[in-house]
Amino acid sequence: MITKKAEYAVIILTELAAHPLGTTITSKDIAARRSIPVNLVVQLLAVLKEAGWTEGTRGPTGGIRLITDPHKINLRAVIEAVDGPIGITRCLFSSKPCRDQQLCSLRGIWSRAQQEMLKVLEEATIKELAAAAALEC
Amino acid sequence: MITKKAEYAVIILTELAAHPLGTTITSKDIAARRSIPVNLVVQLLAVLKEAGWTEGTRGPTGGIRLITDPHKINLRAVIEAVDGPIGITRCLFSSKPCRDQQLCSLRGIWSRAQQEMLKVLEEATIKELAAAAALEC
DNA sequence: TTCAATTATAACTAAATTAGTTATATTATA
DNA sequence: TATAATATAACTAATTTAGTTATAATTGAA
Repeated sequence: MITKKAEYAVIILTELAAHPLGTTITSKDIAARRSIPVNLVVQLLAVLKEAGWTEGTRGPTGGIRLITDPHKINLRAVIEAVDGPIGITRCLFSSKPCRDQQLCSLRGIWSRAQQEMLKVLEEATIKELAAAAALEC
Repeated sequence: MITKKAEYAVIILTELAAHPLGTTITSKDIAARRSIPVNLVVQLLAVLKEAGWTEGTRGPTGGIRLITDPHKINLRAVIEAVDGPIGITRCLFSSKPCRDQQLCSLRGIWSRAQQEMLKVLEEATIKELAAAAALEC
């Protein structure tokens, strides 16, 4: 399953994308605006920074800012950055197909189902989400 | 995630479908042929019976048989029978959308991704799997 | 009629995962 | 130098997963 942390990461990026390019917001603000536990925001920002999407400056007046075009950040990438590789089935995590030919035709179905899901997640970007949020407010 | 138990259930049904209509196999045989712990086979057969797909007769010469056209059993149904409702995200389990409009556009994406996945799983039947297995042997 | 093979049912358990917390260090501004 | 902020790491309770254990019920055959 896609974890709540991954969902939070998407929401954090969307919040960042909703602010003018180059400006910063504090973790605390993100947490408050999106009702996410502050510590989780901080924890997830470490991952987003590692992925090269955000940057933080410390000290008072410090904060976080987006340093990647939100149009270029898709949901699959965010989920994988937080949760690791996606697999709707345990079987899809192992690189080799199972010993049994029977299981392999099953693997093919899992694989197709997952790919259809991933296609949607890859086509969805942070930019779109931020734009949709803007319209609704 | 789709659990290993759900995957086992699919495999058990496929094994049953691979035998002539009306004939029975024992749980032990299914377990041995498919390398599934016997106790798990027994446990899962209770679910498959509950769903109305299989029937068991006790005593020596007893066993399990399929009582539903395998063409009419699709993978989504099997997974849901074993694992309960499918949700790629915790958010999709709750019936109402989240308080925040922002989260709702996100929910829409999760929902679409899941639906694409489910489409594949609904179109795949036990019959097809059994047929594919027969070809490969 | 009793034994053994089978299904049926329920409760238990170790390991892993998830969501979140706690603690501490580092940096930079006023 | 105090304070507000990010950064990093370790810990924890609750849940889920995969599998085990135990026991009961049924039925065919010796």
